[in-house]
Amino acid sequence: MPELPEVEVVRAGLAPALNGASVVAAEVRDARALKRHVPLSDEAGVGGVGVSLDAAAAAVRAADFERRIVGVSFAAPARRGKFLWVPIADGPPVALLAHLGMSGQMLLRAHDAPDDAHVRVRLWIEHPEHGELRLDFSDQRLFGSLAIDALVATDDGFAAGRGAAEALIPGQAAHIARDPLDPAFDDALFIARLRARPVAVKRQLLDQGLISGVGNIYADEALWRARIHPETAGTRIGAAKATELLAHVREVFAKALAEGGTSFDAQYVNVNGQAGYFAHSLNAYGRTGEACPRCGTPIRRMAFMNRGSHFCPKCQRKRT
DNA sequence: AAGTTTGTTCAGCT
DNA sequence: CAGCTGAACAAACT
Repeated sequence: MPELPEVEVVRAGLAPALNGASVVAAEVRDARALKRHVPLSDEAGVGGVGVSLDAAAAAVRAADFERRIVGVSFAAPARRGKFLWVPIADGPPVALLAHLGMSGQMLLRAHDAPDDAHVRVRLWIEHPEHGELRLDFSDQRLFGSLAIDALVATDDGFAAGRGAAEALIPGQAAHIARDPLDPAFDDALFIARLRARPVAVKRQLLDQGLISGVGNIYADEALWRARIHPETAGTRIGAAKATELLAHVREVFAKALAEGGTSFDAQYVNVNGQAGYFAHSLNAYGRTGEACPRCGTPIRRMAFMNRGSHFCPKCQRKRT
């Protein structure tokens, strides 16, 4: 379940190997991993983003992807929220776009390394300094995907995200808000929008159009730290409390990043296949029935937005 | 073997 | 029409 810290670990890990590398060969093993890829041949709209594919359409999509990726050179990988992309250095402004979904992994392997499980797309790359490598996109559940996507100008004119050299972002990620680790994130705007709506604060934290990069785990953790009940309406949160919440989101992100991200089982790993350690530092998420580290009250789990919400019923009272 | 997991999108409602 | 919300959907593992 990669959220911002996990995707950032992946971006940083890919950067030295991909920046300046060229793609020697490509193999799409499962076209379902190209859900977001729109072949040039049907940009007219026959098979848009996310439509399910029959065998013929899948073959067209795979062939189009392979044809367009082989021979390109990569620039530095960039990230906004949970979206990751690698600009293609030559030709018209396009990028290799990746969303890891729930179980996506980007693995850098030696050419002759054994297969990892669930490899859906493989690129053979060559870097002037680091030599030959494989970039394997592995995804057990196929909620993630790769695509070649056109870059468009950012609406505020600032660099598109972490690692981005230019104010260009993949079209499919253009509607995503900046994330709170982005220097161009507008704190005052976020706080004003959060407080303007009667919508539950947790739903707003998960709204990638308002603030990006926050998923279920870090939403629960930030709310626990800020002592806010997940169902509290945005309109009931004072300006000071909202400022505090944003600071907690940043803090929990920074801490998770420093520990290499959150891993459960083998679902999230860095580019070398290694797990992160932040799962040991979680205070609320997944700790149903265990004592709240602050007051000892058992952590409660409630169904919310079709998923689990974990919170301390004593520390995190509804309203304020 | 039915339930669980999550990010994203959208139908359908007020 | 705009804004909101519940739910559908994508798979695979227990």
